Amino acid sequence: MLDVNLIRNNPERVKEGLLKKKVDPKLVDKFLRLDEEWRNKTRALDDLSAEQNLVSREMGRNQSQDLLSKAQILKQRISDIESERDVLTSKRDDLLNKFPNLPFDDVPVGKDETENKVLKNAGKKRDFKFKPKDYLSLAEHLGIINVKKATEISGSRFGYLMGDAALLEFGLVKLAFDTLIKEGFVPVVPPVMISPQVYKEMGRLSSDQKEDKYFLPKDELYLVGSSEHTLGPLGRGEVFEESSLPRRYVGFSTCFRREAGSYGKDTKGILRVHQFDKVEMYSFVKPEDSEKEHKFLLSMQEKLVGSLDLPYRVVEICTGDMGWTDARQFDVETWMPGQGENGEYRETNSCSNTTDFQTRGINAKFKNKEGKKELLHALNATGFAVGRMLIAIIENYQTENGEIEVPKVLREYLGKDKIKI
RNA sequence: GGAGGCGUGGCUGAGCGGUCGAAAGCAGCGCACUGCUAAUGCGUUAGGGGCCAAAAGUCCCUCGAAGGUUCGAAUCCUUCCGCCUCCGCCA
Repeated sequence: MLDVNLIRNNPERVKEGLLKKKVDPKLVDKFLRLDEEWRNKTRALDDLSAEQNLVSREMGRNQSQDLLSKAQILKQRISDIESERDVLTSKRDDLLNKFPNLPFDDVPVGKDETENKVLKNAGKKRDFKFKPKDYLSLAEHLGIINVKKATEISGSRFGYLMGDAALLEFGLVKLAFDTLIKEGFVPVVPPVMISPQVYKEMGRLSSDQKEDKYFLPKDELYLVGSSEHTLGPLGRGEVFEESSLPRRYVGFSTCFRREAGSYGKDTKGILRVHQFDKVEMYSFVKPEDSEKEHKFLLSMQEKLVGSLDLPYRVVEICTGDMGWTDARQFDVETWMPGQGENGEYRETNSCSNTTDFQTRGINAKFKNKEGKKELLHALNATGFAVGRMLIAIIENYQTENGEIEVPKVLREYLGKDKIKI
């Protein structure tokens, strides 16, 4: 949630930010008008309540017919104005919900992913002596991914991971946990269902995000799209001691996405599916430390992808392509030699500084040196998105005869060095 | 799923229709005092919002949540949520 005072005191800056994020800047004036109305109504209501409190207190001492009728009139007026104010409140909340987080000033401005900025290329692309195949044909041949059966059982955009692919998943998860626990992250297996209330507080239920979520009406619960969504609320309503910061969590969960609006995009295989497993990092830090923490989380991602010896690049996402809750976003894109004509970099990791956008919603604070409570900054970052890492591994480590070498760091987890028939 | 009990400030816990945003204790902070590392006394310590340029101040709201009764609700009623105990079911 965006700071109401920022909109009130600095509307031009907010407009500019909205524009960069491709959100209609007219929202600002609309909000300010509504806010003005809301404040007027609130003032009127407060004054009447004050009067009512006075009269009621007086009635405790001396009950006169005069006072009673005065009180009854007040009661009616209050209930009228209150319902008017309630309407304004919910309109105002709805509108506020349409504000994304604002990008930092130095984030590259752009309209879509074509204007993202490559910051770094790392790792060496393998020199194939043959035409690398795509992961799906390799995996189907080896019998470790079955999409056809999954489609029959659950519909499109599902997949079975079988045999060594299933083992590879656990290897990746264990590798990420081992690596991050060493860095002081607290391991977590969080809930994958979340109440609408908290989901909204996390800034994940704005109208354009809602469509991508699975909802269970009978129980009024959403399925999470990432463990970020239930990791963050660990700080809900909490006041952390400054000395306990940063707080870093590493979570593992299944993630659910409806992929509404991505019709026809990446329809084959397991690159874009309704259900996948992911290791996720989440940090709470002091506001002045969030940029530093962002770099740190990015370095953890590079460490993880790098340890698999996969070529990747780091991209700074431009304003028009950034996530809703983000003030800055980096992606790690991993090289997939079997994609497209001559291979492609595809997003495998995403790393976001959400500043106080989420912590304001969940009310996550810390006590600063003066003993004052202050909103934390929160950040989230992919550890491993299992499905996509699987793709990268299969394509980068394929052999000419259609087998797959197991990356060195995963061999001890798998207990083998090659996947074959 | 059935029966019963309970949800109050950082914690423990009183209050069960009217100066209650809330006793008391603990913890924290401040001041005072005492020579033996702490006791004692006094004071102080919730969050959100409106007015105000801001501070001060002032007013409003908040006693699990949402409604209702009432001039007035932490206190009464309804529903929901959570916790505990017993039974049932289940990995």
